[in-house]
Amino acid sequence: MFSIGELSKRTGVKIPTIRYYEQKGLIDEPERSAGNQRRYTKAGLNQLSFIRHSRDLGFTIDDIKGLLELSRHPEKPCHDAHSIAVRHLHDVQDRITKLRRLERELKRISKCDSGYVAECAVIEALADHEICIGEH
Amino acid sequence: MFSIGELSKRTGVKIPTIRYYEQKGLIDEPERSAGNQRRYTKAGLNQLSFIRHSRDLGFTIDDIKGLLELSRHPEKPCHDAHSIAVRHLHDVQDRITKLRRLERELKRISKCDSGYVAECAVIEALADHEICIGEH
DNA sequence: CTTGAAGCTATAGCTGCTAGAGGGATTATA
DNA sequence: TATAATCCCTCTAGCAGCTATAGCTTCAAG
Repeated sequence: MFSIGELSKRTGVKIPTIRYYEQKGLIDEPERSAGNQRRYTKAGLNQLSFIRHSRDLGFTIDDIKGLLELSRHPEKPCHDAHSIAVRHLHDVQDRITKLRRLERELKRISKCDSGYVAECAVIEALADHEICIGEH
Repeated sequence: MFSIGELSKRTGVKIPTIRYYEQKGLIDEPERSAGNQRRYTKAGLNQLSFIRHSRDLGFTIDDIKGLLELSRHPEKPCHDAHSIAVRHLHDVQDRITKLRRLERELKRISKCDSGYVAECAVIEALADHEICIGEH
């Protein structure tokens, strides 16, 4: 049995965040001590690790709810888990593409060798979308 | 003189968002019609275009406040604008790196050829951080 | 048995918007 | 000029995913 502080240390999830997950129905409500403090088991630890890991990978709370639900039913077909992961992969790839375009634009913009705002390429580029390389 | 709807159409910024920017002190309060409706000038349009473009490039509201402030003082040296842009560039590059790692991980994870949750690589990988390729 | 750390609930705040209610203003047409 | 359609107004609340604070209670070590 761990306290919430113990759980926090072991998973790297902050205490208020754990309580937030509980409130959102992401983790099961743990048992309580005589004095109403949360007491977690190994199962709770595993669940939270799963969540932590999934959040690190950028899955939303709702995605994770779905994944957790699935993991509770090992006998079910797994194409749902699959499609959540694939959808998320596409999402990530999309974000990468967009950020790359941005990177190019920012690199161009920040190559300003004027000393004053009046001729600064940064300000100019922001004021005038027309002079951008591609769209974003 | 444009109405807020006109301004919205011309800049692609939604009406409530324009009002939100005003409230946040990002744009100047425009004049009002006799019936208390906002009336914008060309200057307001330019300002909002600047903001729109900057937001598209991922600058925060605070960044933009700084940039706008600078653009109002063309006689000042521009290294501040510069450092805002460069900082943001680093930020973007950082995010790209992280997302690339994620992409690799998700690609690996979503190559699941089992049919059931019990042996599904997605679920398994999420439950057990140890089997990840790198850190994230 | 005391004391200090850790936990409790409830509420509010953060960013960057978006949506809705319940009204008033403007404008185009009849 | 009347009226209907469309626009705009303010105010409030909500979204994700937390984080912080206040004011209190409980736990564990000495």
